[in-house]
Amino acid sequence: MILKSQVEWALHCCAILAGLPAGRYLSTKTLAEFHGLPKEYLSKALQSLSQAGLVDTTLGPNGGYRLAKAPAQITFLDIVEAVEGKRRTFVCNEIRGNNPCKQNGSCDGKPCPIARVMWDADTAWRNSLASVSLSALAQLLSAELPDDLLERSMSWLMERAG
Amino acid sequence: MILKSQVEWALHCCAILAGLPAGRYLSTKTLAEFHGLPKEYLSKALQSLSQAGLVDTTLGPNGGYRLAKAPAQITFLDIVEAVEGKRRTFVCNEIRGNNPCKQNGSCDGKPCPIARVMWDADTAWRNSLASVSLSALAQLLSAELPDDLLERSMSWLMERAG
DNA sequence: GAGAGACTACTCGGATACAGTCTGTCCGAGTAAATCCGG
DNA sequence: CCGGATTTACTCGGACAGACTGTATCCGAGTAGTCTCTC
Repeated sequence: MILKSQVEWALHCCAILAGLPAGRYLSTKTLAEFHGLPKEYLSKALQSLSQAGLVDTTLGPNGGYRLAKAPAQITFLDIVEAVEGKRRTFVCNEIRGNNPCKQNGSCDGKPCPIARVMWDADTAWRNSLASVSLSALAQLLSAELPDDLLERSMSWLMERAG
Repeated sequence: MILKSQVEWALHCCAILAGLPAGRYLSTKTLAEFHGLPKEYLSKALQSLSQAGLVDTTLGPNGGYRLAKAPAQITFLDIVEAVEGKRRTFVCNEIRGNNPCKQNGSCDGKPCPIARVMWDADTAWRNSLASVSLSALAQLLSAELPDDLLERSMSWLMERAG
């Protein structure tokens, strides 16, 4: 039960896009080069973000991606669910229904108590992810990274931004 | 990112074992039959529980499994980690290190802020799982299931318990 | 009747097979900006 | 100098292949009770 690496990539790309001036775009090629990732496969993760409505895209030269909402309006949960799907991490197959002593349809209707406990934990995980927005992440990053690295990265990206 | 079905099976089996009188054992065959599961594959899940020290096992006829500790001492997290492993659900590949503007080893030592957020969520999930013990689950079950089903199931199991 | 040996039922671990997902690559279709070319 | 056609650079989507994991089955080795057989 390990999240795909696309989740990590999508989060890093969103962190970059959150610092982009309004109206500018970054291409898959630039994002892939910046992070040292395979361009074609990274494009799948960005497509997922686009399909979830988290990023806008433009075609043609100088095309690419930008955030579709304000960084404060996008949470980690949005990004994780865009890539990983919204399904709960625990699926209940109702194996209690195979109990040979069970008569027709007793305790139907109510979900299995074991599943409820697992789903509560899943909700706790999602709540934790939903509590951190991209703007909160930007604050963490700027507080920790040396200023010159931030500046140099930003100008490196702006040279390539559309 | 979905938990394996072995997790569900292990939880249901532990719930049954928690209601077993002291000193009795249940075999893989009985547990598989009770839940309608493939015996050989269920045995893998039970082996994981045994390896984690959650259940005791006896060989020979009338052999099988029983809990190694009191039900109050075993949590959902113990069972999930026994089957699924203790590794965090998010692995950080330090792709920030590929930043072409990065000079040697700046911001090394500290974990990536994105990974920290993901790990916090992972911790929230685990804390939620750790907050429910097998004895708490037993209370949920006995409060919800009709009494006659519980009794019939128990006597069905006791006929086959070693 | 008692003890030793064979038998049985079970766990444990490894080997194997199959399907599905994850990772990664490749290519064609479509789009929008930039460029070129003729008037 | 201007407007239309071409080129270019990018996204999008599908197809494909390889590696890894999850699911499932089968079989042999080892163990602990039970049964049998002999004295």
